[in-house]
Amino acid sequence: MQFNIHHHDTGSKARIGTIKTDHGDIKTPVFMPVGTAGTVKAIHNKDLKEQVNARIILGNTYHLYLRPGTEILKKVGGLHKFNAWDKPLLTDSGGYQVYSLAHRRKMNEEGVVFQSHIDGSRHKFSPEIVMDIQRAIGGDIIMAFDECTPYPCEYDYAQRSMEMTHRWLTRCCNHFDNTNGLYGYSQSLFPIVQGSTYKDLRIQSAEYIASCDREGNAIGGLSVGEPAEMMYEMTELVCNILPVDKPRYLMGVGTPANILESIALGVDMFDCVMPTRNARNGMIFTSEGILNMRNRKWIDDFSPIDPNGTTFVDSIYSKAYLRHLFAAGEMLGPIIATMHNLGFYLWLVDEAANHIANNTFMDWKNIMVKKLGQRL
RNA sequence: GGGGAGGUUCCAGAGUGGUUAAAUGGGGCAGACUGUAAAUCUGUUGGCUACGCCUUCGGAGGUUCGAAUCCUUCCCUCCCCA
Repeated sequence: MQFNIHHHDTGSKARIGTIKTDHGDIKTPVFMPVGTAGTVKAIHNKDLKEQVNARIILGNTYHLYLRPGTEILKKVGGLHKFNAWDKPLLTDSGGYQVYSLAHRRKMNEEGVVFQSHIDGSRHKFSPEIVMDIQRAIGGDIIMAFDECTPYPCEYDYAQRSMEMTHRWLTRCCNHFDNTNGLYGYSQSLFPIVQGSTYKDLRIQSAEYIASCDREGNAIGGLSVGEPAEMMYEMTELVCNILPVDKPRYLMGVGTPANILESIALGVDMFDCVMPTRNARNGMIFTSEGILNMRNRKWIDDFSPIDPNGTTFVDSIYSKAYLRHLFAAGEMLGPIIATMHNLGFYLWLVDEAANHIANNTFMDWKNIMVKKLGQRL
């Protein structure tokens, strides 16, 4: 993997670049659609590529390990083969599930013992095991096994958790460096900064992660319920420490406004379930604001879903029709909304790239941030 | 013609003297959703000059301190047998 920064915005920390992987190039800043169980829900790969302009999608270690399981993934030759996605793939380590499924886990220095949310069976995740699973899945970028702390989080816990995440990272790196990819292309391991909402911990963690000198770095443990200002403060602090010449990945973020603000702080990569999950729940993001397509007010609005939208669904279907689909519980509703939202998210980061290249990013961003959160 | 069941708030459907503006589900309306246990979850759903009042359980009348619940009568549905 290689990262080339093409341009640095003169008015902010925003930059544009290209991550080169064995499955193709990733223009940054980039939004990565989340495909937890080996599928970005409600959309085909063809549409992800041709309509949405997605260049990399996620998969999830915990979910893919439980189903279909590593044996099947090895047998088929990795997730790229299994789900027919031939572009770059990133897998999350299951660290988020340590947080989101906290009530069915037992954690210690060695790792985590989980109870499957599917059948209650017990499974163990350790840094070494998680590296092996991610080798089997075959993501181009794989994530260190960490603990994503909740918010709010006591200082002592945040500190102990961060220190353990650091020790786990050392084990991840050792195991990763002592093993090889299974399918003939290279994989990159990204470490994850933790430290909750405490400045000194974030600084300490960012310095440690930077010292590991991997090919890219991630910021985790944010967007878990803390105020947005706090998230920006932590992101800024950490971005100022993480190396400039390596991609920075802010995990789990976020709203369109969150993404633009974070690009301004020097973040290059984002992923979030928001555009896909909210799409399935009837929410549409546009450059003018947010629409709840279930609302009665759209019942006879026959104008296009989004006149500024870049995917074909934006122009051929009306708001009234999309509202009807959601009202009727028709599956085409979530399908249309998913394509629209992902198309919008990718448009947003690509438009950001254009403005960074033209040194007009900050003015544009400030105007956009005001509009993006509005309810239409 | 004979026998039986029933009419409840938008719908389905509980409730059979007071704690019932009326369970529950659906529908409607609105909200939430940030490295996905999510095509999920939550709230709300008679009216009003509202922390109190008015109108509602097929219609009318009656019993009672009090009726969706009991009585009389009328109207209307559905099922079975001829």
